[in-house]
Amino acid sequence: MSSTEHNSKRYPFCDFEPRWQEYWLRSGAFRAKNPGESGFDPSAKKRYILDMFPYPSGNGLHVGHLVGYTATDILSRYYRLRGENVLHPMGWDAFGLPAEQYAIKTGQHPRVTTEKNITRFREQLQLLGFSYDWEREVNTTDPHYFRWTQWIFLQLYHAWYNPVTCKIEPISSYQGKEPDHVRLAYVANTPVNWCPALGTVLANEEVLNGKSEVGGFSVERRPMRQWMFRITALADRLLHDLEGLDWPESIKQLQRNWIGRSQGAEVIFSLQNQPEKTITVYTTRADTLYGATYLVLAPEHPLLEELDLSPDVRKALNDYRNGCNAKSDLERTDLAKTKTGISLGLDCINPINKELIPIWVADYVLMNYGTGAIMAVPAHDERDYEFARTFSLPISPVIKTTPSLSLPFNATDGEAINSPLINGLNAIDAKIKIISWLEANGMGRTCIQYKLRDWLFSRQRYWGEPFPIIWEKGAHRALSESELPVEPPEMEDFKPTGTAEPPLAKAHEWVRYSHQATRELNTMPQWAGSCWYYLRFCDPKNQEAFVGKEVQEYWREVDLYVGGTEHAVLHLLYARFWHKALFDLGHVCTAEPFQRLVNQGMILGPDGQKMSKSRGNVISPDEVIRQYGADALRLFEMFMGPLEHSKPWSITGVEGIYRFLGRVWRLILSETPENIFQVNANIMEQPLTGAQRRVVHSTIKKITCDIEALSFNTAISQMMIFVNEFATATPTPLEAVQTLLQLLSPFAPHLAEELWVYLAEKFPSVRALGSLASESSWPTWNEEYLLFEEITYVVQVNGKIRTRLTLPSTTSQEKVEQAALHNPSVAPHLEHKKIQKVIVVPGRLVNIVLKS
RNA sequence: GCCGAUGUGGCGAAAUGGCAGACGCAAGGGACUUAAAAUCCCUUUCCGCGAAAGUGGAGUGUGGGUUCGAGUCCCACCAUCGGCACCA
Repeated sequence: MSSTEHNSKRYPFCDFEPRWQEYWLRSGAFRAKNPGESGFDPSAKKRYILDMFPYPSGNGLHVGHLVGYTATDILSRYYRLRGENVLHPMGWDAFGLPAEQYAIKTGQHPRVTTEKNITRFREQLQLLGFSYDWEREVNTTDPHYFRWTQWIFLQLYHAWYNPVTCKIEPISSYQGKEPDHVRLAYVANTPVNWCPALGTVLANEEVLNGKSEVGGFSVERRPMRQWMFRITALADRLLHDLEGLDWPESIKQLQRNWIGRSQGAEVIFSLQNQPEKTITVYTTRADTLYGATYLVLAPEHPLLEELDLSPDVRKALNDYRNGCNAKSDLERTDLAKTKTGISLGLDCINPINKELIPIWVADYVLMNYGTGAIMAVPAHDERDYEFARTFSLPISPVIKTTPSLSLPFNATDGEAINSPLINGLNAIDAKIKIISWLEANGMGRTCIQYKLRDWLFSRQRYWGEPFPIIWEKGAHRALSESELPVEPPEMEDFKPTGTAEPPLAKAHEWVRYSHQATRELNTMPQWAGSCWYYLRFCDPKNQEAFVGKEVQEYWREVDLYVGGTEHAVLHLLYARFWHKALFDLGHVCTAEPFQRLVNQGMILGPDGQKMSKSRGNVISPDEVIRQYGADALRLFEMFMGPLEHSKPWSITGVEGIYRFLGRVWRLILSETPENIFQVNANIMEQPLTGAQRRVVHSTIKKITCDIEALSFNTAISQMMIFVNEFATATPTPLEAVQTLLQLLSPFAPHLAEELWVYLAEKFPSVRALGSLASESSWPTWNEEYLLFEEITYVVQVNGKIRTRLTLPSTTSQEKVEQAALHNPSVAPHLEHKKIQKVIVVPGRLVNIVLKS
C-alpha cells in the first residue's frame, strides 16, 4: 500500500480494520459451540458474558453505549485466548413505544423502522470489531422469538404460588375452587397508572413523581381491568437471594428498598357501639400502642362505604374523597407539607387499654400499603405529629425522653413509659410482648409488609406481544401452545383510540377468535421480551423449546452481565421474577439469572453534561472511527478511567491513544522508500536481557490481573510503559513484540491481528504460536523473573524522607538498618537525639523514629 | 428527610497502611525540516531560598482520631451526583 493513500493516517487502519471485520464474520471466528455440536470441547470452561441488549432507536449508537460493549468484548477475547468456551451474543429489544409513536407520526409501519434501525445498529457494532456470535442474534419482535415469550406467559398463567411449599407450581396442584384467584398471571380491576398522553397504563416502576418515565407526561390513577403478575408472592425470595449475587452493593440496596420489606404487626380496633365492625391497622411500632391517640383511614378505604355516618359527615366525607381523587399523585405528594383530613365523628377502642380514640380520614394514609389504615402515635411519628398539631389532637408520649430528644422522636432504643404492660422495656422487647398479648387475645398478629406491588403487565399498544388469551362469556381462557405465535394483526391505523380501549380493538377481524370468543386486546410491556432473552441466546434456533434442556444446563446463568444503572429495579427485578418462576417449574437449573453484574458509567459530553440530542453534545462513533479507527476508539473508551465511573468525552484523549497505537505500529513495522510496510529490521530472535525480561513478565502479570479486575485503564497504561521501554531498544527482541501483540489483541484486535500476520510471515516461531493473534494463546508470567537484584530503600526520619539507599536484594534487615543509620544524609538528623526504634519494611523502606 | 456513590495537579486519572500524582491529555521549551505536518527529547502540584546543580516547607473536600507511618482505616461535618420519598 502506498503511504500517500493514507498520508494523513499514522497507520492504515481504514485498510485493515474492515478487512479483519469481514474475515471474523465470514470465518465464524467467534461462534460459541453448544453441547452436541461438532467441535464442542466438553473440557473447556464455559463463560457467559452478556451485554444488556439495546433498544434500536432511530438515533443510532453514541460513544456512551460502547463502554460496556467494549469491556465485555475485551473479556470475551481474553477468555477465548485462555481456551474457554465463551458465549457472547447480541440482539435487539425491539418492541416499544418510540417505534410506535414514530410510526404514528410518519405513517411508516413500526416493523419497517425497527428493521431499518436494527440494520444500522448492527453495522455500527460490527464497525467496532466486537466479537459477538452473530449467529445467535435475537430480535424480540420476531415471531420465532415472541412465540416463546407468549409460551412463557402461558407457563406463568398456568401456575400459582403455593404458600405451603413456598414455590411456584403448576395450577393443577391447586386444590381450591377458584384457580383464577391464585394464578401467577391474573386479571384485576384495580386503580392503575393511566397516562392519557401515551394512551396506556404504566407499571409503578415506570412512573416517577407522578410523571411517565417515558416522555414525562402526567399520570393519573383510575380503575381499569388489567393483567397483573403476582410478583409479590416472591418478594421474600427476590430479597433474600440478593445475598448470593455478586452485584454492586448500591444496586442490591436499590432492589431492597424497592421491595421494601418491613416487619410489624396488624392490630384490630373495634368500633364503639358497632363491635361487629373492626379496623385492622398495620404498624411497625406495636410498642407505641399505648400512645395511639387517633386512627386514620385512607380515603379509598372500603369500610367507609359501610359505616353509619351522620348526613353532615357523609357529605363532608364524599367531598373530601372527591377532592383526593381529583388530585394526581404528584399533587398529593407536592401538598405533603400541609396535612388534610376529616373526622368521622366515630370512636374506636384501643385494644390494649380500652380507651376510646377518634377515627379520621386523611390522604396521608395510602390505600395500597399495609391495610390502608393506621393507628396514629403523634408523639413518636413525624407525620402523625404534624396532623395532630393541625387538628389539635392529643399527643401522648410513651417513650422515655432524654434532653437531646424533642417530640416527635421515634427512638428505637428508648424505654417504654405510660404503658402498663411494657413499662421499662426497650422497643424490641416491648414489641414482642405487645404482639404476643395481641395474639393471645385475638386482637392482632405479627405481620410482614412489602412496598412492592404486583406487576401491571398489560399495555394499550399496538407494537408489543399480543396475549395468548381469549375471552368468552366474560371469562379468560388460554390458547393452546400449538396456536402460538399469536401475531399482531396487520393494521393501517394503530393510533391510540383516545379511550382506555387498546388500538387492537380496531382490528375487527383479528379480534374475533371464534363465534363466541374474542381475543385479548392488550399487549405485553416492553419488559416481556427482555425478561428471558439471555436464555434464548443459549439456543436461539430451537423450534421445540424456548431453550433446550441440555444446552441450558451447560450455559446455566450469565457469568457477567454489563449494563447501565437505569435498569436497577425494572428489568433486573422482572427478569429475576420470571427466572425464578421458570426455575420452580423446572425449566431452568439456577435460581438466579445473572450471577455477576457490573454497571458501566456514563460518558458525558465534552461539556461535562449528559449527552443528549437537545444539548447537541452527542458524539457518534462513526465519525471517530473514520478519523482514528475502531481500535483507537475502543482503547480510548477503556483508557478514560474506571469502568464504573462517569466521565466526559475528550477528543484530544482519542488523539493520544491513536498516537500510542501508531507507536506500536512503528515499533514493529517500518516503511520502505517504495512505501511498503515491512517488519522492522531491528526485530530479532534474541534473548531478552534481565531487565527486559522483567518488563515483559511484569506487564503480562499486570495486564492479566487488571483484565480480571476489569481495570482496563491501568492495563492500557502498562502497555504504554511497555512500549516506551522498548521503543529505544536496539535490537528489539522478537519475544517482546510478539507478547505485546498477544496482550494488545483483546483491546485493539484489528491492529494486533494485522501486525501478527507480518511477524508470522517473517518468523516461523511466531507462526508456530498461531497463524492469527486471536488463535494464539494468552501469555503467562514467571514470578522469578520479576525479582530485582537491587532494591532502593527509602530512608525516613520521623516519617520524613531523608535519602534513598540502593542495596542488593539479599541484604539482611539488620544490614539495611545499619546502612540507613550510618548514611551521611541521615546522620545529621540523628545528632543529639535518642533513637526510639527503627522500622524496616522488607524491600521497601526504613523509618527511624526518634524520642520526642 | 432517608439510602447509596464520589471528592487527589489546568484536565482524565494512578497508588497490597509504606517514595502522592504512574499513564495519558493540555501547556511551555528544544531537536529534525526551507517551512509545516508527523516524529523524538526536556519541563510542568503549590510556596520559599538559590545564578545553577540543588535545597527547605506545605499538600489528596473540612475538622478530629488510630498508627512509627493515612489518599487509603475510624468518627463528625461539607459539597456534588444518583435513587427513594407521607410506605405507618
